[in-house]
Amino acid sequence: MKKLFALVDANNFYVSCERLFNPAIQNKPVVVLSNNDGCVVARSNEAKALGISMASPFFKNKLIIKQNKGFVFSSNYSFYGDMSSRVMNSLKVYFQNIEIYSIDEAFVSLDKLIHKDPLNYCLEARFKILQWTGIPTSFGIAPTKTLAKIANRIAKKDDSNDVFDLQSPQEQTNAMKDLPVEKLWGISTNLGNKLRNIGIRTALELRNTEPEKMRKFFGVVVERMVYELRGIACLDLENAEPKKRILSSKSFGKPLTQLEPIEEALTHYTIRACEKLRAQKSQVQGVYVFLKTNCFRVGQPQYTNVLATSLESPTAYTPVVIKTAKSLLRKLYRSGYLYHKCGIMLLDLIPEHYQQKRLWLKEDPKKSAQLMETFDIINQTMGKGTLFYGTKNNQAQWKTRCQKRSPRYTTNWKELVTVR
DNA sequence: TCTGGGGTCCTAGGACCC
DNA sequence: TCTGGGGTCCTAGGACCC
Repeated sequence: MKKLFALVDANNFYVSCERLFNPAIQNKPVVVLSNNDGCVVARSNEAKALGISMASPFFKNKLIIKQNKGFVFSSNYSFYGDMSSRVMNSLKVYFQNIEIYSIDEAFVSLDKLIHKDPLNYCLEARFKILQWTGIPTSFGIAPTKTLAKIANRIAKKDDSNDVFDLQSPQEQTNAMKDLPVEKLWGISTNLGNKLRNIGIRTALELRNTEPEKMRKFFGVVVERMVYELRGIACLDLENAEPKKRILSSKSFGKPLTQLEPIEEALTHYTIRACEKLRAQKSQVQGVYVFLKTNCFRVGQPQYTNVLATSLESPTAYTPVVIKTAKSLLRKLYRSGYLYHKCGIMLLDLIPEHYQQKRLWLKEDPKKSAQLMETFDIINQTMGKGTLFYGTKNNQAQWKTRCQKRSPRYTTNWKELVTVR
């Protein structure tokens, strides 16, 4: 059956969020930084024009931003997350079938509009989303997800009104003719170089190769891509399945040498991971912990290690997971290093109702589930960290830096916009 | 001084079975 | 003394995405 997709993307999403409540930064270079104010993860068009590249370290761009009177913000994830759900909910008003692909992107199905006027429908949706949320979006329309990604790039160009329909084969050829192969969704610079080595430099050249040949050289991913570029849909919308792994990790605000503050950081990451676990109504069966020094500090002694273990029985009870994580960390830890980051991954997740019958359980599963539920509700309604687990409070030692965070305008009563 | 965090999918190779 | 071949399942690690 013939298919039609649109990729909807919020333009410079984090920057657009920051601009919502801050008129002073319209039409100015603006960047938003990752955790610890490390990398640039969002740029306004003005910042892009200065040559600031995505994911480049902030310290390399600091000067040019200053010289051009630009603005810098730390990530404000609770604010962006809230704005994201507003945009997605608006999108759902116009499209029944939607796959939320990331915080600022969604694929939607336009199958019902194949013989109608998808362009105008998307233009209307785009206008309403802007009106309802204040966030500008772009729509790329095409018969496959891979082509929809390309269409979205074109939509962002000045003369496209932020919506572009790439259904015509002639337009598709034109779009791919000058598109470097590594700009395709799923082709990194790494794979791009390999393709270049065998003479494939553009999306069009990839489209015109034999899929079987690509399978032999690079596997099914690239083979599938050739079909997708030819307009044959191999990828469909995906349902929001529960996550298969949950990761919580962060680099420390400053390097740590002692075990104690690292343990404390890991405990906090574990608490966070278990909250996510219960939010998706799962239990965990395996725990994976890693600890590493800063690999960018060449010359410093480096140490990176991981350890994993399976749990006696599936659980969503935070104290059990903390205990397991800590014991793994103690085995990983060696003194004499400057540690930079640690993290925990919850593996082998299963649904919470899937309760294996065991003879000797240390915790009463019903009781611990009730306790966790109470815990989560209190922290959701009274604010994060209202209740926490007994650890010494050395937060200053490992806490993430975020010195330039804007107010949490939409999720914190104390930080609402004030009008004078 | 200062280089993110959270995911998914694919594959190679080992373990195991008959 | 002689020591197969073919299959599946699982896992770790790599590649890629935003």
